[in-house]
Amino acid sequence: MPRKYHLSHAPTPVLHINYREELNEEQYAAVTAPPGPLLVLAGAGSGKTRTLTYRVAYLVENGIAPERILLLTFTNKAAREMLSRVSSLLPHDMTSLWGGTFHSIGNRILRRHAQLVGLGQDYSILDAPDAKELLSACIPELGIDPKDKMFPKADAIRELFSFSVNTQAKLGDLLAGPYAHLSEFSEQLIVLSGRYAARKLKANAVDYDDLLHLPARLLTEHGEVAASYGRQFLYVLVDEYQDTNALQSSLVDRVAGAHGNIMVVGDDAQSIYSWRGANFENILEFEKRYTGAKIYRIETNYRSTPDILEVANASISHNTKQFPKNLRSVRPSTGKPALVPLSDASQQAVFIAQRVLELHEEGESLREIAVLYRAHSHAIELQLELTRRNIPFVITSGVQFFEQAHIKDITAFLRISQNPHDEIAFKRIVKLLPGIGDRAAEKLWGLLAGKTDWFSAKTGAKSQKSWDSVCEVRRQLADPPGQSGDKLIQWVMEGFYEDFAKLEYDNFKQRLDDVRQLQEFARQFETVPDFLAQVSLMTSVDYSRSRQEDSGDVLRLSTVHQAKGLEWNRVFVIMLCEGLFPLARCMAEPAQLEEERRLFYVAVTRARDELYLSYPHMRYLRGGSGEMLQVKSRFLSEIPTELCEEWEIAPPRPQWGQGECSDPW
DNA sequence: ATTCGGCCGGTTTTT
DNA sequence: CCGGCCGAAT
Repeated sequence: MPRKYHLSHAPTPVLHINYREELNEEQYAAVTAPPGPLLVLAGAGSGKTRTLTYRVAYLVENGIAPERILLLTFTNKAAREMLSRVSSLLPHDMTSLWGGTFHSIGNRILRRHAQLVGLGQDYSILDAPDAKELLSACIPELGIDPKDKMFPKADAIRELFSFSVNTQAKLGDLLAGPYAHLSEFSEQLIVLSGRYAARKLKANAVDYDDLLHLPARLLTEHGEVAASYGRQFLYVLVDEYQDTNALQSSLVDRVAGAHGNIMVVGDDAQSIYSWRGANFENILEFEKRYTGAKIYRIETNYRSTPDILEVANASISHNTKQFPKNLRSVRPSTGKPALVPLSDASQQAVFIAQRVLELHEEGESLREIAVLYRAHSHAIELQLELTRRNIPFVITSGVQFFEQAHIKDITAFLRISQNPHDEIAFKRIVKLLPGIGDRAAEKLWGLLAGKTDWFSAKTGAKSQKSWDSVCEVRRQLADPPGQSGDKLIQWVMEGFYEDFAKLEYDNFKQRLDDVRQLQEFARQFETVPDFLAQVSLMTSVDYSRSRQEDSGDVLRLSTVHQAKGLEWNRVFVIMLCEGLFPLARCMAEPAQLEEERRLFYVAVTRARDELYLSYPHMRYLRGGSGEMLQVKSRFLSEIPTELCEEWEIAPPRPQWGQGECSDPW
């Protein structure tokens, strides 16, 4: 008698995680919710990321294959963090899970179906300066003199086009409404947008907005594509839902709409990207778009002391347009946040530097301290002071690593090797040569567009020698396909760029170092297009993290925008003056002011243990031409005085400053 | 006609 | 500290 043995279709799940124990009631309910549309309203510091990661783990443990889960985030950092946290929770291999930013997932989808929208598979991705360059090149086509002072600047036009795509509003409507100041150019701008789109297509290139827009079009116009992704993704999860714009939310709807197994997580109080088209009413309307949506609220804050949360709550209560909310702390009170008035920005810098050193001596590590501000330019004095005192710090820089001239020069060579129609990359390369400017570049492109053999074109005597080297490099790059990015960069360096950089830059050694880092980075990628896509879609924050640069014990300086989703034991928020935070340009409408206040709320809720709110009474104007009295930010005035402790800063004793910084005030 | 160097002015936030 | 504009040089 043969032994009976039953095969089961789905193995009984072996649960590795004790969800009850590791989550609180609110989180547990959301994580283990039955399929269907779920809206998770998660306050700051309430374990939003934890909830999402455990939800993914829960799905996987219940037999959902990772490749059938789509997890959308706003930053690469968030994506990476969640994926690594899921991986550490479970023994499963998570590499097949579709997790990433909207833009990187959009790119992944678009690569597979590029030909359906008239693109080649090896299309280039234009970053913001590239897009601006291409747009500028379209303006003369309209018969407009580019020197015409009246016509809007390329940057302004880019912003308009981008806003139009992201909010899915017609250009004409925007020009009649929020962009009425450009209305006299309406007709020309509408023609221009068509030209710009055509030129991108011809260059086989897409800009950031296309990475969302074109996949959305694919999913709308090609039923079979929509159906295949609808089938593939059984579950869709979206982080930071309050920051999605109309285009992003419609993209999500098209993937998840059929089955409605979607979990979105967000906090309307932390919506800070409306200038990029984000519409936090997406959260409010979620219930309408997905009938039967279940709402879960996660409101217990594990991060901050109650004193810090009281300040946050008091501030955000001045906004009218919001879900009423009140963050509850579970931690004991440890004293009130500090309110620190200072005479000017330099004294503020001295104060921060000194206080940081004191905290460090008390045993706090520098990486647990952050200084946050509204705009990068607000931190100049502080950078000087920290440098002077040898306090190590990193800035989540305004200048992106990948946007530095030498990095873009190198990647331009790689781009043209992958995509011979990449007009922007070509022009960038030839304009490096002596005696070649816009005009000559245009002519050369006319001769060489799409070609890999450049020898047939001749340039002037001045550039003859370097042009020959460039042609030779170009030939070499085209030669054996499938070379690694690392190798290609080496050829560019040896054949041309190293010699060029020596003549061009006085700090060329440092730049060559950067290129070496870039090569190192390129080794992680299997294909050159993968590498190039990552270079375009990665911020310098992501990049430094990928190199474990921030493993050192360093102080972090950051804009509030870039600090979103992060937390530190001690947080300084500086330059809290009217006109700086809230920023003057952003106070025109009440809605904008409310967004500034949400930004302040984000800043305050980054702090776990200690919060310092500082402002200078006076600010020196650029060029040393005078000083300006500053008014304390309304965001400070709105906080009841008893919630903060005001510090009185005495000026330093005469002639001490430069010494060993242990001088008590 | 073009290129390029020097100077001035201005600077939100980011994929 | 970078980009745009203008004027000088080619």
